[in-house]
Amino acid sequence: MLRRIIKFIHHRNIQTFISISIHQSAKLHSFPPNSPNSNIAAPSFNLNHAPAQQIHGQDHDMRFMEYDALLRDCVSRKHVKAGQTAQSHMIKTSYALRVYFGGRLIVLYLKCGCLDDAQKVFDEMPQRNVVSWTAVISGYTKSGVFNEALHLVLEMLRSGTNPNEYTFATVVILCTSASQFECGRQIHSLIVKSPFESHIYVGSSLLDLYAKSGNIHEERLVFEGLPERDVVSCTAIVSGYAQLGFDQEALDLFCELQSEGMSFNYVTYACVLTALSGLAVFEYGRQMHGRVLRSHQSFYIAVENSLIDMYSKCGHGDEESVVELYSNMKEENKFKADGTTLLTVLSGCSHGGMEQIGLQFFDEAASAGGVDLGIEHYGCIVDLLGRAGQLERALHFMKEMPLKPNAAIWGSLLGACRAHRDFQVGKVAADRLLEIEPENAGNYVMLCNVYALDGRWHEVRKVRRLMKEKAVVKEPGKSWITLGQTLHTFYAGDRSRPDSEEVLLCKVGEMSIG
DNA sequence: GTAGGGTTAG
Repeated sequence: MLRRIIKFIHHRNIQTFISISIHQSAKLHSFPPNSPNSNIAAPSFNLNHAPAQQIHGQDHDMRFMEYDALLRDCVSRKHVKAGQTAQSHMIKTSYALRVYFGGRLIVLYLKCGCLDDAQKVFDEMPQRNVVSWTAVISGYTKSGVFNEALHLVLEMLRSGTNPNEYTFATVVILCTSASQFECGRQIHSLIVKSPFESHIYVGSSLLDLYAKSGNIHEERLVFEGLPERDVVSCTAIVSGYAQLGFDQEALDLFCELQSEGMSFNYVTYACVLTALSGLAVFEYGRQMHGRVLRSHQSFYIAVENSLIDMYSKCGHGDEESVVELYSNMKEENKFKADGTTLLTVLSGCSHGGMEQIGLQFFDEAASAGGVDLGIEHYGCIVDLLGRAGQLERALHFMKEMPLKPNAAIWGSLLGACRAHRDFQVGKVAADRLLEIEPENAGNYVMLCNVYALDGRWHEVRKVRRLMKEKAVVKEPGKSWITLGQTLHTFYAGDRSRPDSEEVLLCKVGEMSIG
């Protein structure tokens, strides 16, 4: 029977085999349908019953190898039904299920998105080891089920299981993904006490943790402490600098590492191009483009996207290069697979003053189909129209768009209204923003800014009262000084209005709430 | 059997 399964798998007749097996299994057992990717549930791992027939010696080893090969295939092909059938087969033939296969099954179910099935196997495993713990935590992390994953980490530590280098790398990634940076720092202190501090995978995950939490100093310390460097860790630190806006530092470090003989790949180039985009120096950008071409890494979508981004932001937007790169990607059918490209080109056109071409690209994409237009794409168009000062048109676009504008989009419109001093549209945007996010203190500040556009200081006071009534608490960092500074800047450019008492009122402290 | 870095947007 088992050899038949393997034979079928290798002949790519999984579907046939599965339908026969499921049909046969269904006659024997009644499996309730609760698995997302299949119409049968994962069989139970309950081994309480005595095996009908014990398998010993060579036969047992053979079966181990066959099951192992089978499950390996199932995992690589993400074939959940074949895995479930193999599991049933093990149970029916009383094969002693072991931690090893439990781990394999968990990986299979998690890869196929069957979280419940994976959890069931994990819960019913007679024994767990560091691999099964790590597999489940990793799967939950990849599926975005962060709270459960974090609980499992605690449970694992309480159970006395010692994490290995795989576990630490996984848990650090979990903390980063879940934005649990303090938790990540605590895990780092555990890592320092473990034998895995100098492990390159653990190190790279720590670099990313500190990059995403905005702590470039700590990230550099980890990087300097690494006993060896490779392309991933070097990319992580360059990326960290670029993500946090230290564009010159990112470029300098990239050059330094390259002069030391480090060779890079497409991920590094995507990052360093982002840094160049921030620097907005056309000549640097062109040089790097040449380097990317010589590295033969230029055909990766992420690199092409970064190139588009760079050309749209270097100088005043190199329309010719942007159009050429984007058109090439369209011809190669690359952009259909990746909505990021459209987003990149739209945002590039918005920042680079290429409104017409941006709108044209959007219309083309909307009529041709192929790219799923998400809220971000619509947001880019609102941003683009806003920057161009076409605020009424932006508002009209938002009313017509098929998706409901979110707070970010209203905020973007409001920002544009401030820049272009449009009180009418700005008031609409600020009101909508307060409806959507009444708890966000920043929105009240924005509303005040809108009233300030029209010199309506009385209204500014009313908003302050409203905040008191609703007991909205401003976030640290988003203090009233923002408003005070905004108003000062506003008046600095408009000598016809003297600084008023209200501007002074906006100083820090005087407007703070209860 | 379990592990690392990436492109856009507000």
